[in-house]
Amino acid sequence: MNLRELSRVLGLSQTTVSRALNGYPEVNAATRERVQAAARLHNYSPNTRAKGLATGRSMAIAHVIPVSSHHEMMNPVFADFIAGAGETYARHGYEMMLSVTAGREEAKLYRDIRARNSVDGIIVHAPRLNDGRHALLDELGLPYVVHGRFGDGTEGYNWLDMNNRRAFARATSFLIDLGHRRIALINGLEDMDFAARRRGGYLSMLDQHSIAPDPALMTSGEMTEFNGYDAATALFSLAAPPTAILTSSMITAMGVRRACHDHGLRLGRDISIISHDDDLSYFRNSGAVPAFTSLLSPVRDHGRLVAEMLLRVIREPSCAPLTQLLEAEFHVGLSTGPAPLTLRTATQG
Amino acid sequence: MNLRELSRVLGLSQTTVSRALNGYPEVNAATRERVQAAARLHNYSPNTRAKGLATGRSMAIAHVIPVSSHHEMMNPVFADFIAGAGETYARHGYEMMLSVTAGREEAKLYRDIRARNSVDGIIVHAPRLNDGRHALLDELGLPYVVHGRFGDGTEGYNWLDMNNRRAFARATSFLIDLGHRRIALINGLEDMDFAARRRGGYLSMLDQHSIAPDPALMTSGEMTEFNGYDAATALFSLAAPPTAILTSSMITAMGVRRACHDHGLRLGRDISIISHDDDLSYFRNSGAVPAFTSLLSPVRDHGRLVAEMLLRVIREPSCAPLTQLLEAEFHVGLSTGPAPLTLRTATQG
DNA sequence: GTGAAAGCGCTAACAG
DNA sequence: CTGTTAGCGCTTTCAC
Repeated sequence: MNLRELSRVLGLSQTTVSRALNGYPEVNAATRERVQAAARLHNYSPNTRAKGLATGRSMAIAHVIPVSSHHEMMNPVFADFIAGAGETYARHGYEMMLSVTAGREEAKLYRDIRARNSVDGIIVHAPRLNDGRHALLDELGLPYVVHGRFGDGTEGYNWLDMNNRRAFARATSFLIDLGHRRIALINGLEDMDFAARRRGGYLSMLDQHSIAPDPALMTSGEMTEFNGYDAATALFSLAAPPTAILTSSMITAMGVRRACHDHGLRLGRDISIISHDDDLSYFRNSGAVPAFTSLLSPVRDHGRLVAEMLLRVIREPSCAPLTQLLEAEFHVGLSTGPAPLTLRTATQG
Repeated sequence: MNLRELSRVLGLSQTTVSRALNGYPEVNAATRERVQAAARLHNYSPNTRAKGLATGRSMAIAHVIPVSSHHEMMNPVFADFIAGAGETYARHGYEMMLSVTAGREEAKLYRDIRARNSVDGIIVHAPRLNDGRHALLDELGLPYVVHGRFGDGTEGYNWLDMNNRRAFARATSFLIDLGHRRIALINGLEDMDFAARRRGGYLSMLDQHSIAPDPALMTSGEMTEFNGYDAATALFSLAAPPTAILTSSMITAMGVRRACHDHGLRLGRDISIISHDDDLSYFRNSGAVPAFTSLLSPVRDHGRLVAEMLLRVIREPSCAPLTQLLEAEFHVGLSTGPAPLTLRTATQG
C-alpha cells in the first residue's frame, strides 16, 4: 500500500493524505481522522527512500566503528553503547546505519557516506590522539558528534566524554591516601585519546604527591584478558613490584585477577586493584561483585545521550557546539580494603 | 555532484553515464573510461535513496536485535558477529541497518521494516523456543536468515547454527569418561533455542550412560558473571555438590571461577569446568588461557557466513532453503586435567 | 552506441 | 481546507 493507492481508496488527493498523516495543521480534523484510520487499516507506512528523496533528509544516522587490527573498539563497550543509541533513534523515527572499517579505508568511507547522502549525521567512535578525522569531518559538513574527544586540543565540535583524567586522578589519589607508593597503571593503547587522558590523570596525581613515576609500572596495550594477565604477571616479577594496580577495563581486570590468584596474592591484602568499569549489564562489577574498587561509567546512557545530541544538532544546526563531560562514579570494594562502601565524586566541570 | 551534473560536464546524457558506471555492455569502451575517470575526479557516488527508489532495491540489510530485559543478546557475542557481517556487506556494497527492539514491539517493528521498504533482507537474531517471528517473517515475504534456529522443529527457512546439542553432548561425554558422575549444567535462559539444545545434548549423554539427571544440578539464567557466581555458589553448598560444571558462556564461567576461588576449589583437581567459548578476540579462552576446557565457536565467522547466505538468497530467491550446521572445536585445558591438549570434533551433520 | 522520456513514492510550492 | 503540478536523482523502456 502506497500513498497513491491510499489516497484513491479515500477519494482524496495524495497531498491531503500526506498532510493529514504528517500533522500539517490545515487539514480538517474529520478528514485527518478518516485518513489515519485508513492508514492503520491498510497498514500503510511511507516508503523511506521516496520520503528521503523528496525531503532531502534520510532519517538515518551512521555509526562508524574503526575496527583496527587491535580489536580495540569491537568490544563489549560498543555493544552497550549501540543499544542506548538505538533506543533514542527508534523513539525519534531514525534508523541506525552501522559501518565497520579497517584503518586505511577510513577517509574514503566517510567521503562515501557523505556522497551517497544516505544519512543525516554521523556518530564518531574511538577518537585517537592524532586523529585525521577531525579535519575530514569538518570538511564534509555533515553533522557529527564524537564519543570521546579528538586529542588535538581543539574545540568547536560536538562531543560527549567521560572525565577520564579526573577519574584516574581520583583513583590514584585514593590509593596514595591508603599508603600506596608503588602504583602500577595497566592502560589501554595510548594512541587512543581516552587512554592518554587516563595516564595524564594518573601522572598528575603522582606528581602532586611528589611520587616519581616509574616507567616499569606503566604499561599500555589492548584491553584484553590476556593483556591484563601478562602485564600483571610481568609486574609481579619486578624487583620492586607494585602494591596497587590501576587498570583501564574490567576485561583487563579479569586477567589481573587471574594473575593475582596464580601468584597467591590476596585482593585487598597483598594487592589493591582499581579498575575502570564500563558498567556492562552482564559484567558489572561494583556493588554486586565487590571484588574490585572501580570507576563506573554507564555506557548505555552515553549512547543515549550522544544520539540525543546529534539529533539536536541536526534539528538546530546553528546551536553552539554541544559538549558534555561526565563524571565517573567511584565505588570502593573489597580489593582495596576491608569494608565495601560507596562514594560518589563531586561533579565539577 | 549528481548524475545530471556529471553528465553535463561530460557532454553526455544521464542514461549513458549511468550505463557506463553500472557496467552495461552496450557502452563504448572509450566512453566508459572517460566517464569513470570523471566520476572519480569529481568524487561522484550515486545517491542511495534515488537509486533505491528507481530500482526497488535498497542495498541495505536489517539486523534486528531483541534486547530483552534480560540483556541476553546485547552481549559481546553480538558485537563480534556484527563485525563479521559488516565486513561482508561492505565488500558487496550493502549497508547494515541495526534495530534494537524490546519485547512487545517486536512484531510491529518487523512489519514496519517491511512496509517502509528500506531493506532488502533481514538477519534474525536470538531465536527462541516458541518464536512467533517464524510465521511473521514468512508472511512478510522479505528474505531472511536466522542465526540459530527456531525451536518449532520446522524446516523450510534459511539458518546457520552451531551444533549446540552435539557440543554439549561431547563435553558431557568427556567429563563422564574422566569419571565424573555429578555434572552440573549452568545454562543460558532456556526459552532460547540454543540453550534448550544444549540441555538436550547434556541430558542425552547422561541418559546414554544411565546417569539419572539431577534437577538440583541444572540451572538456567542470564549469561552474566553474577549468574555464574551465584549458580556455582549454590551448587557448592549442596549436600552432594557436583564434581564438574558445564557452563554456557565464558562470561558465566568467569563467575564460576570466582566462586571456585572463594570456596578454595582448585581447578582441574577439586572441580572440573568446561565452558562454551564464543571466541571473542578480547576474551578468548582456549589455548592462550588454558584454565578451562572449552567448546570454541568463531562468532565473527558466523557473522560473515550468515551475511553471505542472505546476500545469496537475495540474489537467487529461488535457491532452496540454505542451512549450515557448524561444529564447535573442543579444547582440553587445565581445568579438567593435568595436560592441556587440543582435539577437534569430527564434523558430521 | 547514445539519447529522450517516463516513472519509482513522496513532499512542497502554488492555486483555488 | 483541498487539489494540481513539479520535482528529488536515478534507472529503464523505447527510439534513433
